Amino acid sequence: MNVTGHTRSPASIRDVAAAAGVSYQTVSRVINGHPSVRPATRERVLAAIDELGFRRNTAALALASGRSRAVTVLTANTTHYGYASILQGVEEAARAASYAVGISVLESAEEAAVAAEVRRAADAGGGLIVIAYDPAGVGALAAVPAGVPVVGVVETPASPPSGDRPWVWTDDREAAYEATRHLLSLGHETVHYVAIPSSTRRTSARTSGWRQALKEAGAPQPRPVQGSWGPAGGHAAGLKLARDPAVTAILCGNDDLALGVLRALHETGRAVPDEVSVAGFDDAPPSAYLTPSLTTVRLDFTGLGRAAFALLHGVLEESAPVAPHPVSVPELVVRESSGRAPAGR
Amino acid sequence: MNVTGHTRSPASIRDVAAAAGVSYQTVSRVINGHPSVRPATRERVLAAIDELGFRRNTAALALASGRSRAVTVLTANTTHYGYASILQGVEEAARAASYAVGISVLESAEEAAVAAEVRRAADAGGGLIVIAYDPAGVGALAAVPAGVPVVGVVETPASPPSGDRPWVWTDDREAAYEATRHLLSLGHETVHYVAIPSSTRRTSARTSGWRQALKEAGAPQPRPVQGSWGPAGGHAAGLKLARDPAVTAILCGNDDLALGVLRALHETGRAVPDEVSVAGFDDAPPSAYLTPSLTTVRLDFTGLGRAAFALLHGVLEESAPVAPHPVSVPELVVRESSGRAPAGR
DNA sequence: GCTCCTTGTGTGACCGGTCACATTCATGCG
DNA sequence: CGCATGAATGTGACCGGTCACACAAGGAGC
Repeated sequence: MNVTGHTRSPASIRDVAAAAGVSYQTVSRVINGHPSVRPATRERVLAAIDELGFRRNTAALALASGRSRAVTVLTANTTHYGYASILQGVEEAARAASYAVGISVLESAEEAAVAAEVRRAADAGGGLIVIAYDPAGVGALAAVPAGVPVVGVVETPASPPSGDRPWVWTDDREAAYEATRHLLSLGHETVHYVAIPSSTRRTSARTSGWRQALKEAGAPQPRPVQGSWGPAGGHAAGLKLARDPAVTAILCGNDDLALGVLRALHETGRAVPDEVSVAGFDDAPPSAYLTPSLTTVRLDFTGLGRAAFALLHGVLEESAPVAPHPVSVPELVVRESSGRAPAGR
Repeated sequence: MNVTGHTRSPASIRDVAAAAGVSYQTVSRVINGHPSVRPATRERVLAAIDELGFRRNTAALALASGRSRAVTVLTANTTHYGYASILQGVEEAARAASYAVGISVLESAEEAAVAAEVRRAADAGGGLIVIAYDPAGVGALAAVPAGVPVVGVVETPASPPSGDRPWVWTDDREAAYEATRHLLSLGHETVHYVAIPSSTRRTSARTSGWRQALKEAGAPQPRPVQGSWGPAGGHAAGLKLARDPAVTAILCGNDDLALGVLRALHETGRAVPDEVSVAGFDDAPPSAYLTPSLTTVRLDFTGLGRAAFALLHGVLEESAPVAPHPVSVPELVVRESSGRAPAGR
């Protein structure tokens, strides 16, 4: 119990040592759980810690030991559902491990700006988790200096993750493949795709899963429509697609895009799902309550964030084994926005 | 230019000092912009810093100076639009001031858990920004030990903010008042309210603004319906309200709730806005693209986050004057979901 | 009985910065 | 010309921990 109410500078291990009648090193041993401390001594030290309200100074710990027990998440945005959920997952796992979580937003995708932000984040010590679903994130991942522990959360593994620079991912390719097959199975001649900004110049995982499903079914492969991240982009893309009466099924890179597409179809008088079927990606909470409710693919972003932290934790503490990547399988959720292709034509 | 490619331990000010032929203290003066350094000396030091790729060690800085140039945001959630936007605003302002941003989620509202989390966050040094829109956040704000710099982001100022524990807020009361008046002006006899979980046992600002508008208009004051944060809660509340044919106007504590209400009305066959008008709160990005698009009150969460950081920054660096709280005025956005009350009855 | 190892504890240096103070040198002024 | 003054720089201690090592006491092995 701490009786003195007034603010004093916080107690250090030497204060605790003096109170317990031992040396500061013994206190250090107690707080680090070192075995060779006599039980009676340990008791006395713990009592002193409690009485003085001692808390280990994180700055001193980081300086002296080199370990900072912190991770920084680098992301292009904190408000998109997927990103925010990954962050929440990271935080959850980090909290359980008594790690601090930092956040650093990549405002621009411009190379120099990204590099500067990565340096700043690396300065905080600890490890980095980079959300690399977009160009800014991909650039950040590439700009991480050698020697800095980092885990990437990527759309797809472009090359097998190496031990010191591991990745986690959901199988977006498979997910897009499943969603596309679902739409084709409803009798649609083909499926159009409204893409999120691709993370690289190369084809994204979602795009390639969609394309493969079309190919296997021998369906025509229309060009993907480039969208943005938000509903506005989906709306613009939707207006374009609505003009073409041959379009009867649209897969969208995320639920926000799908929302914009739904709106565009409504505005142009095309009924969903009677005339056009729409499917999204992510299963954000609102999607189930839209009218029509949205067929989509549920992804476990929170789990992804937890897995990313687990991996990084393994890298940071040689002791903890590097866990495998338990990425959950995406799940197709069929709702009202997808239905049988209109009969005849 | 740093020619040696292999990883070495990062350069310290003593390394820089040796390279520049000065003492470490002079290097410290240069990096801190101290005036009394001869320009020629400064040049040499800067050249050495550049060559060695010197970066100030944040842990050592924090330990020696006591200032950690960091803020931690305490919040109950990172995925809700308002919370995530506030975080984004804080990060933006912090980045501009070269501050690191930490994030700490209050998973439970249970008192001991909240207190532990607050202690952990305070350990990181720097200041705290507490998002106190909900019970967990309010508890956290109360649990912050004296002496720790903190700024609260609150729904409404329960008491005038004091200098060392300032608050920022948007005028939710006024916003709810305006939204309610809008609905009344359309001829609705009264307006029902679906509430977000209140931050305190006392009436929330939104609730009280709504109530005042009803009172001034001499309209009946129905009991608010208790919702949750997400669309599911809105849906449940909407089903309840839909049963009552006298209900023609519904104000919701946030856009997610409104979405759930819209869905419930759709399911029960009540047309919006012809039979029932609905208004939300926050103007989340999807709201403009719903069908019908949602009448709502736009709040500047990002600006709120920026203001919170500015305030905290002022507290942390005595030099920087504590800026006034430039909270922007909420703005009513009228869209399709609100319309004239149904004629007759 | 002596060495040797183990257990428990203490001492000094160190991490990379900052701070308070000392020192040097050039300049201004009576 | 001598001395106070201020600019430019250096020295040592310190922040609060950790680490490597020294050292005392007690038991095992010969």
